[in-house]
Amino acid sequence: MDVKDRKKISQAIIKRLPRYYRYLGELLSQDVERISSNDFSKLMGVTASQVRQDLNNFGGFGQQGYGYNVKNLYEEIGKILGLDRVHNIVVIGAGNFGKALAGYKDFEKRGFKIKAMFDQDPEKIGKSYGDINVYSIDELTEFIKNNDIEIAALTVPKAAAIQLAGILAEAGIKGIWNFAHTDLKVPRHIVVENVHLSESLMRLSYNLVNSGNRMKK
Amino acid sequence: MDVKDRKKISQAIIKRLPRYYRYLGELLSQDVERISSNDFSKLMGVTASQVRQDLNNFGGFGQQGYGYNVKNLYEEIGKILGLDRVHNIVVIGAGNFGKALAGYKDFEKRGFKIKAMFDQDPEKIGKSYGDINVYSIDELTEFIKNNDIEIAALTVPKAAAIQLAGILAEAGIKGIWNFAHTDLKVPRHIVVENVHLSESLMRLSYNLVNSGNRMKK
DNA sequence: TAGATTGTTAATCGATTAACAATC
DNA sequence: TAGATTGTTAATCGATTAACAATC
Repeated sequence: MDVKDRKKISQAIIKRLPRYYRYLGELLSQDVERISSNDFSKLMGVTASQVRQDLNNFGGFGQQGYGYNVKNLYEEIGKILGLDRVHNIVVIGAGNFGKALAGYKDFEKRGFKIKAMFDQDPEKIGKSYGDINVYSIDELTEFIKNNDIEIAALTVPKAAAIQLAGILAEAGIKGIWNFAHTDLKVPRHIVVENVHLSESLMRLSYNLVNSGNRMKK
Repeated sequence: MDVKDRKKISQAIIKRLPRYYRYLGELLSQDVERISSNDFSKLMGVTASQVRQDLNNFGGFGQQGYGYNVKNLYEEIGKILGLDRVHNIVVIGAGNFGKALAGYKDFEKRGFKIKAMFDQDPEKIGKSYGDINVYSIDELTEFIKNNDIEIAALTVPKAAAIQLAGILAEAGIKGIWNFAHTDLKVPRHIVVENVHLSESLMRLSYNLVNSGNRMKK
């Protein structure tokens, strides 16, 4: 099926894809060759209907009477998620979170390669964390343009994040992984993925305090 | 309205509450006294209907002809989210992410107090990061029981996380903030909030690769 | 009082689940 | 072939939006 023919995929489905991918990876490492939507759904705690509906948005990966080939499905979902190619990343902000991202080796396995860190603090510029160098923010635009950088991880305070979003847009960034506690206003063609840890913690707190009401999902 | 009378609140609504709270905090710091659902919805990029419906699940905070009092609404949502009291946290895993959480000062402002870190590495035990001490995992259960710990932030590898989830459940933890790339199986009364960064990055990647299909939400 | 804006019901939309004919 | 299981349509469920009477 050609990309252009694809029907609109809802974000609800996209949210589920990485989890399918994770479970398929586990099955693969256990040398499971094939799996039915029914068995897979039980493993993951969802309905078989949802599995079939979700997968069928992207193509007929299964076979009647057989199920899905684990290796094939894993690779196909990997492609759908863009994991079949390398994505270059810069981390902006060499604070604790920036350093944690830079030090985390698993991203690279999936094709996400952190090429550099940036900070404005002269104390930090020139240092390196886990073989990733810290450069001055002044060099950011040029670095993005010259190094095929697609994604910027923003681990800076709110005010700086808002300002940097503009600079990144100008520099031609394609996606922003935003760890700052604010919504970024960027042109529509730039993808923003928010990781708002304090909001995550508040949801946990809500569910703790109201754990009489058992949650649905 | 008594807690027991509350109707079931969907997780969709709960996901939005911290964002309302954040915007209200900003309005408050700008000394805005009142706001209508219409103005608020424009500010946040949602519908006025949704704002009124969401808020009304928790009580009639508004007033016809006037709107909502910002300070009052901020406080009410804070209470709903359980931010009116202190939640004690332990961070398990003194790696980069654990250290980043320990070093992040904003959580405490919201009542989330990190009391200790735990690790199994003798190199790390005894150290401290941002005035938070690292203890041996062996002391975890006792610490939780003696220090009114509600939440455990799990920043350890997958296999360790699965094992620790069992220990935490036994120790009487109420909530787990799970940073490990796995789903945890715990008794139903324990709340789990997942932060799966690699899945977040994959969603970003999907939306990059498929940015022809513009996303809905 | 008149205008503004809520709280709430009704209508719409979208996502999930169920069912089953197609087919391997 | 017979059994298993998909792909897909139809039914259901839940969430969002629209509308408006109530009321400050």
